[in-house]
Amino acid sequence: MEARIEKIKQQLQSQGYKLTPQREATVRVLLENEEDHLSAEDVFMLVKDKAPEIGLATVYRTLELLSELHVLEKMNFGDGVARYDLRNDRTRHHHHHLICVQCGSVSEILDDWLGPLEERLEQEYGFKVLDHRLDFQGICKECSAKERAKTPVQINGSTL
Amino acid sequence: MEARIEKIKQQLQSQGYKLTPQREATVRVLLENEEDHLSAEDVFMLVKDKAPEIGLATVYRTLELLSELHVLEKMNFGDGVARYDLRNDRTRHHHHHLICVQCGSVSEILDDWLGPLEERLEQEYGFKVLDHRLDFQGICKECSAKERAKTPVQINGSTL
DNA sequence: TTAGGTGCAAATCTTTTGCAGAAAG
DNA sequence: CTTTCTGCAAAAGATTTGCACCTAA
Repeated sequence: MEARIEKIKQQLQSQGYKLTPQREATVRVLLENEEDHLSAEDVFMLVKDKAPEIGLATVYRTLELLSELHVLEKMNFGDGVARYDLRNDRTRHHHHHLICVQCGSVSEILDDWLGPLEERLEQEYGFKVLDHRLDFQGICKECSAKERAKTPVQINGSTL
Repeated sequence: MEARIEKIKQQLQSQGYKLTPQREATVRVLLENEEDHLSAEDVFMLVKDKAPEIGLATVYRTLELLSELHVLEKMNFGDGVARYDLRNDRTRHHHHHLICVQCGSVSEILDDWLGPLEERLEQEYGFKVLDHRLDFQGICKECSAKERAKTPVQINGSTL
């Protein structure tokens, strides 16, 4: 934990930025909630416990800055708010999301299944991949259990 | 074209909705611009040519309705506006995006490469996949050509 | 006649920005 | 001192909603 904060501090300083108390509090909240996909508002409310004087604008500015430094990944699940994910060296950009359309839960898979596809992309389309995003929408294990004998989902007139 | 409109009309009517002139104009714009990923504002401006009296709110309401009926897919590339894609039976949910971080262009690949992965997801995670979204960010062929000998992108201190 | 639709304007919600003061090198 | 950073309040931009009127089975 402290080591990761130290590393982020160095990333900031190497670009001429400071790890202010507000930024540190924000980073700590993100570290403590690494599995979640917090929105700016979520982060704001959690940071307020540590640093009650902080302003929402500062949180936004911090999240923006950390995204630019690729410490965070800013993402969008289509619910109208941006969400933020810490990147660590191991997962880097290689995580995929399972989004349950029933209960709204978002979980992560850490495997990277797309290596061969990225090569094919580069060869067939001349597209150099820097990053990717793979989200699956569907029904999670828990909801599947409750979800016996209901009307099946219809898309374009055919049953899935 | 007319056949597809007819089909959408039936989808609407089967749920008690009408294909009003405004909705039809909106659908036509979407059909005529199927390769693009139009925002609500884009659609609005294009629809105004056909039906100048239409209001932006109606366009939003139509896009929302068609999304619920799975005629459209609503998506978000992180630029702060929702974009809409017509679904047709063939591509259904199986298209992926190549988003160029240099010039912002978005192109589509229609292959579906994820079939085996979806099976694995269901078996290993108990997650029933209804839909997916796969976006690659990177540098497109055109920009690659111009992009010789610049500073490489740095992520987490390592060069990609 | 009655439910669904529409246009307009106002409201809402997320995110960004201007600014004057505070903090840190 | 000078640059970076902050909180606040205002602004901006996208989307939604309330409402009175309209329109078609």
